[in-house]
Amino acid sequence: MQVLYRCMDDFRQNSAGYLANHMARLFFHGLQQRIAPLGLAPGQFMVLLDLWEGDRKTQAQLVASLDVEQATMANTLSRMERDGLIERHASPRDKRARIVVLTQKARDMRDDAMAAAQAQNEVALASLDAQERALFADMMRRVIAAMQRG
Amino acid sequence: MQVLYRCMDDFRQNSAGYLANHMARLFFHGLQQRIAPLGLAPGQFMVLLDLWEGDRKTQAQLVASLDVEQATMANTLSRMERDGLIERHASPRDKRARIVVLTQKARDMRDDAMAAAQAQNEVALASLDAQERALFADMMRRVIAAMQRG
DNA sequence: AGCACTTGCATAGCGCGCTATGCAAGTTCA
DNA sequence: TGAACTTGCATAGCGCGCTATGCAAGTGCT
Repeated sequence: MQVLYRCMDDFRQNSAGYLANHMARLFFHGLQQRIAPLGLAPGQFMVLLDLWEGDRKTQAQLVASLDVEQATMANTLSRMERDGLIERHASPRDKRARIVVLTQKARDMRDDAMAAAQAQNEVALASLDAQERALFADMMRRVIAAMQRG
Repeated sequence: MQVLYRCMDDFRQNSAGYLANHMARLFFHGLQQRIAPLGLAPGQFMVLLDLWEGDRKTQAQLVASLDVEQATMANTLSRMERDGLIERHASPRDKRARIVVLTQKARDMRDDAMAAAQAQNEVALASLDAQERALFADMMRRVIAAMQRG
């Protein structure tokens, strides 16, 4: 089904891709402002979300669960190591692999960083009630799943 | 209202910011694949959407309507000039300003690029019916508006 | 054992966001 | 008119996505 637009501005106001990009930029920026005082960047926060669940993971395991490319993860981990958030230890089993371990500094950040992220979500979703929020998240998950297939 | 999560994975599956970022990345990547054959990048496409409506605009006018920073626009326009999509002419009225004009090459791309964007949207929204799509776009607009205020 | 294949990671190079900075040109106002 | 301010744009430098490439280490097969 082909939707016809009266003009380009119609497209911008209705294109899911355009809106998604704009929305993600605002989320990114808002989170960045909130966690910058912790010495944290948004991409690092995403990795920490995974590592707070349990560290001592290889880069490959992190790539699998975050759905980013291996090269992206390698660079993000390098910045996190530089910033004292993680250490990369040699694996005893596999000399190619490097085990990612959280520093105490990174562990201590958890509550503050989570609170910052929650605050940003709260601002973004201010005009949606609980039912709408659930529906919104569900729709995003469905859109993500559709693009991962197609 | 503070939502409590059982674990980090709950957060990832429910955080609007996390989902928005993931969704936008998939949109970006999908569009990139589709318009790459035209010699076009996603950021350039966004600018073209505006210029197809009417060119002979200054950089400042483009910045205002696309909601990106001036420096971002300057760099994107430089790449577009390099790629033969636009020319930057001196303004007769204001010697600081540069008027952005589309090349014929950029004008000719319009239909193909729009079709590519539509196709990407269609894949993404495949599992949503017309009513859900309208609701989804409406929710994104509300979330964007909320973050622009807060 | 030795060859091919796969896997884990690093690096180069680019797009496209951002902040910070600087300069030239325009504007305002005493 | 001249000084102070504002505006339009460029540039440097960084985060974080991507593709492409390469290498060392592991695996499998004959």
